[in-house]
Amino acid sequence: MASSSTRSSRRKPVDPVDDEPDAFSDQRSEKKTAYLLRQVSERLAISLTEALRPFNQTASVYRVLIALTRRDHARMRDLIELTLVESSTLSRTIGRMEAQELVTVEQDDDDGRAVIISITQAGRDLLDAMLPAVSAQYEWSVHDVPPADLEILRTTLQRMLRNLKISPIK
Amino acid sequence: MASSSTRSSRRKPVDPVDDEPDAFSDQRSEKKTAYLLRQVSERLAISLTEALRPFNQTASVYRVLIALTRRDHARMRDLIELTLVESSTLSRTIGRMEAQELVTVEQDDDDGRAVIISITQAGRDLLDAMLPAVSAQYEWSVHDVPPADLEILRTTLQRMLRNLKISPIK
DNA sequence: TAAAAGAACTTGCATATGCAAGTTTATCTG
DNA sequence: CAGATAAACTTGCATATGCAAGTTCTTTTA
Repeated sequence: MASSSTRSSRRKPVDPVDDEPDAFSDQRSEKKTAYLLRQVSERLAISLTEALRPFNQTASVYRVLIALTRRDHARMRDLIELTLVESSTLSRTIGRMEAQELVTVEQDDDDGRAVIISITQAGRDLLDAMLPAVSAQYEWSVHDVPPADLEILRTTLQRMLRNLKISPIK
Repeated sequence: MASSSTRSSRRKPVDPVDDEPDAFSDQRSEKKTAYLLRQVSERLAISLTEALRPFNQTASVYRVLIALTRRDHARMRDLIELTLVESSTLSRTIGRMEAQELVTVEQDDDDGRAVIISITQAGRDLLDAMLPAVSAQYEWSVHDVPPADLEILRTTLQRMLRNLKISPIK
């Protein structure tokens, strides 16, 4: 513990790459966009988890609820695509949700293997209670973004999503 | 070999909201952007995991390596901010990485509590090996996005990130 | 139409992850 | 300068998560 001229200041900031607008240009900028995308969505994911804590629910539950309000009921297979939650995880998530009566689960008459999941009123109520807390952070993050830019953000993300869906890679 | 490749798609599509360009307008469009953002980054995260599988590494390891090449060595505190990996997780991740000699860990002379993590040549080599596989998916996702839009995407994400960092919400 | 291939889950098992609480060292306050 | 606070991790513990390997039912195909 040799204290040789220990003169550190208070929590010197990390000097994150994001605060160096000109440090990266051209070639590296793609990487930076990917990095930014991850940072932004990760931060949003973290606050999603925090917003959900008072409700004692995971993000997976939230995603299922959201997906179900958009189509009332769905097969697990559909929910996998809509929520991007892995099948085994989803299976167990649905199990928990059923136990909490947030959803009901029934056999699909058209396909003996499949299962149909429907949202209950309790599920809807829970989601309604969650929504304000959940959207707050996102709304703040874009509060000063020009509408035109936001529109481009939206269409670009849409295009990216479409590309990812038809990706030849893996 | 029951490789249950869940994400194959030769089945009736789920009619995802994303394919209904006009179904959501105005008021709901913010929600949709948040949803898109999550979908895109989630898909990227999934393929990151897949790209990392051959290397037997987690996304956390990748993030740490990336962060370290941008500044050679850093305290854990810095890595938390840079990677957004939770401190206890990071602590253990670093432990594993040290065991694999991807990083070295030493006490900070200026602060007895702190720890300084440095990337090793092995760490650098590993990252170099990973990078092509990792960036492929992102690059594909934006391959047909106009440069101007990409630039707006970048600046918008940057602004969002900045906002999130100074968020008054929690 | 019987056998093979595949789809839609479910379960076993190992593990990364996260929160809470603990430890040690710095910094702040009176 | 001493006591109180806070910072920077680390560890205990519980759990959601993910891959692999089932199970059951459906669709191909030979």
